[in-house]
Amino acid sequence: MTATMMPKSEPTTAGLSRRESQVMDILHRRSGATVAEIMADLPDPPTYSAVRSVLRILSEKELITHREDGPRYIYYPAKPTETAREDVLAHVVRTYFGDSPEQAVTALLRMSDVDLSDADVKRLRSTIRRARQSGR
Amino acid sequence: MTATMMPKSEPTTAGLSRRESQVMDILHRRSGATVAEIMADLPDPPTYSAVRSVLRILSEKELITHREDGPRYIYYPAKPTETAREDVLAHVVRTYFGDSPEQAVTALLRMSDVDLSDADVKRLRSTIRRARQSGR
DNA sequence: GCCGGTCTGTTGAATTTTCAGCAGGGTTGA
DNA sequence: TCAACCCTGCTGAAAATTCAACAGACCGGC
Repeated sequence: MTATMMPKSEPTTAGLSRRESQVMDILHRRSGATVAEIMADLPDPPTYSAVRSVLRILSEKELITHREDGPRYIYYPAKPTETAREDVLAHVVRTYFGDSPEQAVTALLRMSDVDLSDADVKRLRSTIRRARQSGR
Repeated sequence: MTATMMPKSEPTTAGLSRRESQVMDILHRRSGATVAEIMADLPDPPTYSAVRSVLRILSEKELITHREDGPRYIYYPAKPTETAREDVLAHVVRTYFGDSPEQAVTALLRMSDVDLSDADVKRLRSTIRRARQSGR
């Protein structure tokens, strides 16, 4: 288990303002959302208009898109959540775990009260194998 | 390996401005830094004074402290990196992995080209066991 | 001693972010 | 039909962030 993080171009999610980040997080978490849903999920919810302003800015930065759903829009992250995952994990590992994925994995397992049974390991292995074969 | 994330109070790292986040990241990554070092690591580095302004604000929010090192200050995160790690992992897992630590672990292992050998699993287990015993 | 350099503390301005109000279009149901 | 409602598009102001300049303290070398 020797591993160093792949060099990564800066994640597109970096350099966002506070509200912008919050909105992007919501869109990822919900896999798309309407303005009303976003507003409901925001801490210290501002007005409807305020949310729409943030969405307009994110659109201009091409970080989100939208599809019409009857009378309203549903907003989505412009790039797949899969990509965002890699970016954010790379950033977290680099910033908080000294570029050591092992440390991150350990912390993750520990935090989440996971016991690594043999069956679990087996499943993890096959999951990873499958992902690798189909993914790249 | 059944696991759900512990409920967490909102991470203190949330709700920060762009620059504030960048500075906090640098402090965690470097385990403390001088103004000059922070400035050097910032994208689109502003002036010395600008960095100091951000530091002052972070101090007022009690997110950082500093120690004198001869003529200059070295700034540190106010709370241990360990705490920040848990906060940020919880947030990432919740936002990008549908609250499933397993998925996060899988993605992490996959990204970092790790093969799970038996020896690795053994080491992971004992690391986690040790951490649990001493840590809580 | 004294000058140059470096650092912190503070202040105020420029820019960005955040927000709310209003106009216009479209849909729904009475 | 038409009135109430909900949504988007747009505009401009309030608030926060970001930044730079200046003043004073300290240290080292000449």
